Amino acid sequence: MSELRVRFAPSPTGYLHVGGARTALFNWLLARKQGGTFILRIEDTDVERSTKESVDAILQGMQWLGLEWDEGPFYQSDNFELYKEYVRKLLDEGKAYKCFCSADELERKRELAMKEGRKPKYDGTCRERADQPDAPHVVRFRAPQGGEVAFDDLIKGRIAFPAEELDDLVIQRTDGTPTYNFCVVIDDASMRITTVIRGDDHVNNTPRQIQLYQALGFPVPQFAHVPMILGADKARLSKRHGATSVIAYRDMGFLPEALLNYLVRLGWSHGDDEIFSLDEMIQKFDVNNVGRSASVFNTEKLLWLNAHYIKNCDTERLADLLLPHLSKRDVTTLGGPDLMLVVKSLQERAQTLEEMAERAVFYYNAPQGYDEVALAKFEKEHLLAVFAAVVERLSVCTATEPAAIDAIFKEICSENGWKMPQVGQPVRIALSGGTQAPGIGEIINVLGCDEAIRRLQNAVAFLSSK
RNA sequence: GUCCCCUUCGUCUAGCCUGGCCCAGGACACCGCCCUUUCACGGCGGCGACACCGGUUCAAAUCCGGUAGGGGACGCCA
Repeated sequence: MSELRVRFAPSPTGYLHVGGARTALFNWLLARKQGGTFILRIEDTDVERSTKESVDAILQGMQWLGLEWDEGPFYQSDNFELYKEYVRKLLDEGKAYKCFCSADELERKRELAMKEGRKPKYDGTCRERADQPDAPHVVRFRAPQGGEVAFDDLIKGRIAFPAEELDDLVIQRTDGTPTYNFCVVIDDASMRITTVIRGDDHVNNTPRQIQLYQALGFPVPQFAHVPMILGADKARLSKRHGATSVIAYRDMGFLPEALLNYLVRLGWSHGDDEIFSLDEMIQKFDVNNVGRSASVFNTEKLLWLNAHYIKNCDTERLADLLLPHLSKRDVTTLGGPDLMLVVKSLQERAQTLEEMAERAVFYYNAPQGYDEVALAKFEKEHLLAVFAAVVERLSVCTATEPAAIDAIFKEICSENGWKMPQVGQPVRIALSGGTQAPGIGEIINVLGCDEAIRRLQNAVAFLSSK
């Protein structure tokens, strides 16, 4: 058992998006690899924006992906007393002070500074203030001045900030609630987090947090800042780029292992390897191989991976996963063809479960109409002759596998002097309604000869009525 | 504006630390051919990148300096 303790700390203000999922995955991978502990902590200090629904959505996303946490979920809202204690401590030690500046006033100063091209940091008005009126106030951290604050990021290398850049941040709001940067430090310290892996939008917060660790007398953990995920236009991934929620990918028919595999390769690599089982990921993952630059989310590659995992998925599990996508289309498998056979015939042809469900509909619902354009390529007499010949042979057919049925079609062809495409395509249309379907032998094998005959007769009736 | 970070094919990336094996390798996508009863799968091949400029060196994608572009942070949000 190693001492490694990592955490994933989302704020419950929305769903678990792919960026968060990747951060969680990297944390989880490292914990599993080193036999460490993976902790889930919900950062809900912003009571206004945090919702129970978001918490549930995040947990659901984590569970779907199989990213099990060892401790938690912990909620920062349960720790308010603890944070207050530390605020008092810093106040007593003179490491923090009360600030009576109003929010409006600060806002004005910020804008002015921006306009004049200065860094809009707090000007320290209340820093050395002698009087302590009994008035509304926030508490600010007295940031040490001079020198620089640096750290060795596991991904980005050494990063240093001049202390002058760091102003006195608010650690407690007027309403008495603590702020993010303060809570993270206390929680990470009290949970004995050894390695903080998080999005790289936190790089700028890190030096402030380090000062806080030092002021509080806590050991500073290691940091690993993961680059962001961008949309196709290289802008930060957001809703307008399409789906960003992990659960949306589930609903679109992606397998969790495919998303995981895609996510792990986004920003990380292991030589030329592309396909990783969970075990291989755990074994091969290393933060040192995480890239330093942002990466673009590419659905095409995700689809390719998904197709790969569908092809190699256990048929029974796939059938289970497919069920909800079928019922979404009002398809009942009861009394219809064996779902296992259906899935097998489609496994190599679908990139998502949605697509597979779409392609499976015809097995359960006989075609209501036919692809007339495709049908028009054949003479009516030819079609009737073909259907008649096939019906005749199928009615005495005892074949129980696709290859045997295909053999029968070869015989029909040679007996009548037809080429395979002249027979296969019409039959395919009669059975499925369209031209894009599994092989004839496969379809009939799944459907059963009786149902196939029924559909061929329907097609004959349809042609005759024209 | 200030600070921090980033920059190899359209995209994900290998190589960079420890210069030469790299006129830069793999994957997705795209194009072509083969297989084929449609659609797919699969096989083979093609297209395609070291941001730019300068320096160091016998030799630079790799080291150094600068420029440009992109992103992030600058909140009583997280």
